[in-house]
Amino acid sequence: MNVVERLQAHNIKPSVQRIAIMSYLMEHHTHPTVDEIYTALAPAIPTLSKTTVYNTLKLLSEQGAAQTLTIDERNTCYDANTTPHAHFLCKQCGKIYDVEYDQEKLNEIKNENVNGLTIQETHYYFKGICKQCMEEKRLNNN
Amino acid sequence: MNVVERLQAHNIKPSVQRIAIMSYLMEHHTHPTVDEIYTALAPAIPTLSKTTVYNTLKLLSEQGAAQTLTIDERNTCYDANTTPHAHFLCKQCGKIYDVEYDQEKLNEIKNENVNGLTIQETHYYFKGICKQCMEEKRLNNN
DNA sequence: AAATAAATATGTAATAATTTCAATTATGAA
DNA sequence: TTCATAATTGAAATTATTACATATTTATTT
Repeated sequence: MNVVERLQAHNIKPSVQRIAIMSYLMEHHTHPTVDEIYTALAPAIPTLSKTTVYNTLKLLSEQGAAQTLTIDERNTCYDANTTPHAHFLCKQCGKIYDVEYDQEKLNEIKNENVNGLTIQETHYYFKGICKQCMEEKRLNNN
Repeated sequence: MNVVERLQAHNIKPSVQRIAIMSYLMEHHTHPTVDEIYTALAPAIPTLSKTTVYNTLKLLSEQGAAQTLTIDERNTCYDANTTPHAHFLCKQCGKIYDVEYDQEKLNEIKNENVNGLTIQETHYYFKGICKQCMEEKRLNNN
């Protein structure tokens, strides 16, 4: 599915800006912030406004074409991958990694404990130190 | 364990402000924000500074006497309950609920998928509509 | 008890993320 | 082409958080 089709599949009318932002998300699996997306796209679309980036990401998220991550205290991040997966935030370098998990087990947990609550989103976050940063730490301590 | 003991158990020297903030967290299981805590305590401690509330909550969190929740995009929330449990954010009213879960199952998931990553924190968040808000919605639609 | 040092707390100002909103531009239908 | 609607823009306002210099409190030493 290409970008335009994906937008349309979520009832979003494609525009130059929306296509660019959705594309960026689909091509970069770095869980970018508003600022990163804006900075990356501004050279190609000189009239682009940061407000548009905010508006568009909100829309994508509401319509289910992307998901909003609140793993990082500082800024909200976005992810075009809306299939169930967990995220890991490295406290050292700030990178966010995808973590796959056994969805069935997690669903069991979910279904057991939600009496009365209507769940629309599930977020599974880990925080700690990533492999590279751990390695660097080890080297510095010797 | 009382408040002072709890602070000391986490290597935090008790002060009037720290005791008040830790007490508030232990007595109110509402996952309050900095602002809520400040507003609640300011009348009793008129000299209290919001910066102190920020500093203290950061300290409590770093020392493991409380945990930081990033479930809400808008503000960071705090929880004195550091035992493993999940959280549910109602998108309608903004309340955060505790959700208990089968920790063993979740640990299995975690251990299977963390090659290389050093995990220090685990957060399990749900978002949706709570029972009360669902009920109100139902009434308004009739 | 007084003097000194160290740790905490305070308040103001700065920073950064996000939202609001009125004006402008683009799109689509009549 | 004209009109209506939707999308985008940019500036200003708002809000959360942090930085930092000063003041206060607490602990330690003389």
